[in-house]
Amino acid sequence: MAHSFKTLPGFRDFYPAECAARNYVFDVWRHVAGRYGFAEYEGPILEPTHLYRRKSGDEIVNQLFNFEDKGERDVAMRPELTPTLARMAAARQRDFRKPLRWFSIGQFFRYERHQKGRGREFYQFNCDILGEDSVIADAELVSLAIDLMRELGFTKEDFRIRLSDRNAWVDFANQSGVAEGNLSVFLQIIDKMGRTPEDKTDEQLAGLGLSLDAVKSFMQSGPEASDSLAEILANLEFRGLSEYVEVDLSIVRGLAYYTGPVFEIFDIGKGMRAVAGGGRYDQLVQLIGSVDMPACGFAMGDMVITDLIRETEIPAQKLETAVMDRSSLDFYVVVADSERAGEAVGVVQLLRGAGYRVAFPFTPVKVGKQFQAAEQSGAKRAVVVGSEYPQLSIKNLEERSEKISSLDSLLADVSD
RNA sequence: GUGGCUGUAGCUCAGGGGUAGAGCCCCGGUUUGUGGUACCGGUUGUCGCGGGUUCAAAUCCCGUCAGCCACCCCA
Repeated sequence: MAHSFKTLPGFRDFYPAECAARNYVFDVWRHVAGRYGFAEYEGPILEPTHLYRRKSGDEIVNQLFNFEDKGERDVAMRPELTPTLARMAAARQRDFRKPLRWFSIGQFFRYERHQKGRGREFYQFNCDILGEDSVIADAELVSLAIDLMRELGFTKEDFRIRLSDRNAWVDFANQSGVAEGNLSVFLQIIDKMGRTPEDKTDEQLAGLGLSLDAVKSFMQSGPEASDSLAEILANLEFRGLSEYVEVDLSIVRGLAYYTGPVFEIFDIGKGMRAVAGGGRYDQLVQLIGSVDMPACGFAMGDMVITDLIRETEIPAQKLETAVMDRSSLDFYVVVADSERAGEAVGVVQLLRGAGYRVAFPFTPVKVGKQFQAAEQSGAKRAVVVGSEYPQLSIKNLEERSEKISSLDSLLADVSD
C-alpha cells in the first residue's frame, strides 16, 4: 500500500450505494421543484474568476479553485451558481416571461478545509424566482423548501425555517441614527452576535451609537419587525405551513448582496450547520448583467442534508428504501443447463425489451450459486432456463413459489 | 491559517519493546438442475511515512504526512 492513489482532500468517490443515495436526493429536489412549476437549467462549471470577484470581492479568491487556462484567462471552478444565473437571466431577459422560476442541480467547488457537512466539492440545489418583487415569491420559496424537507421524510419535530429580514435591521439602524456607511458593519455584528461574547458585541454596538439592550429588544419583535415578514408569514399560514417557520432576526446571512427577507433551514437537536439558506437579492442581476431584475432564491447542498437524512429515522428509512428500489433487479435469469446459455440470453433480452431490469451469469455457475446471486441482487423473481426450454419456470424468490411458463407466454405470465 | 484527536488486513477495531490478531466483507467448498441460516477452508498487512533510542520498535521519543472534529470563513 506504499503508493496508492486517493481522492484529493475534500473530494469524494461515489460507489454505487452512495451514488444511489445522492441520486435519490437529486430526485426529490427535482420532483418537488417540478411541483412548483420550476424549470431546470444549467450553466458552465468553469467561469471567469472575475465573475465571482464582481459579486463578492477579492477575498473570495482564496476560497476558489482558480487557475490560468491555456488562453491565459483567469478561470475558476464555480463555487456557487447565483452569479451565473444572474448573467444568464440578464443576457436573455427579454426571451422569458416574468417571473422566471428556475432551478438547477449541479456540482460546485470551494477551496476550503474539509469537515463534517463541508467538502471541496459538493452538489447544490439552486432555486430562484427572478423578475418578481412581491414577497409572495419569497413565501413560495420558503414553502418549496419546507416541501423538500417533508418529501425527504422530515417533520416539524426535525427542522425549522428561520426567517428574517435584512430590511428590518436596516430600518432599525436608520431609526437609531446609524450612519449609512456603517450599515454593513452593523449587519456583520448582528450576524455574529450568537457566537460573540456579549460584552464584545456591546462594545461594537456602542461604537455605532447603539445599545445592546435596544438591539436585543428589537431582536424579539418577531413578525412585527417588518411588513414583509408579516406578509410572508400570513401567506404561509394560508398554506398551512406556519408551524415550520419561526422568525429569527439573528439570521442575516454573511455576504452583503441580500436585500430583503432571508431564511435558513436548521435541524432541531442535531446541531448541524444550516441545511439550506437563501433570500432576496434585488440588486445582483443589475450588478452582474446590467438589467434591473428583482430576484430571490435559496440553495441546499447535498452534504448536510444527507448527513441529516442518515441521522433521522424516517428519512433514513425512506432513503434506504429508495436506494434498494433503484438498485435491485426485477429478474435474475438462472441458467440451469449451460447448453441453454444461448437461449437464456434470448429470454434475458425478451424481458429487458419489456422494460424489466434483468441480469444473468456470464459464466457457468452452479444453480445454487445462481439463486444466491439472484437473492443478493435484490431480484424479486427468477426465471429458470434449462433443458426443458422453451418451457421456463418463474420463481418468486420471496414466496419461494414456482410456476411453469414458456417462452411464448412468459411476458404475459410475468405481468400478472 | 489555528487547535484537539486518530493513523494496525478491503471495513470496524483489539494488542502494546522480542519481528501480528478478532469480527465483518470477499472468494472457494459442504458430491452431479433450486436460495437467504449453518459448517469447513482461503487471500490480503514492510502495524501511515522518515529518523532516533535499543541486542531488539507496530509498541518508546522526535519529525512529517494523512484523516476526522472544532475555530476562522461560509457565497
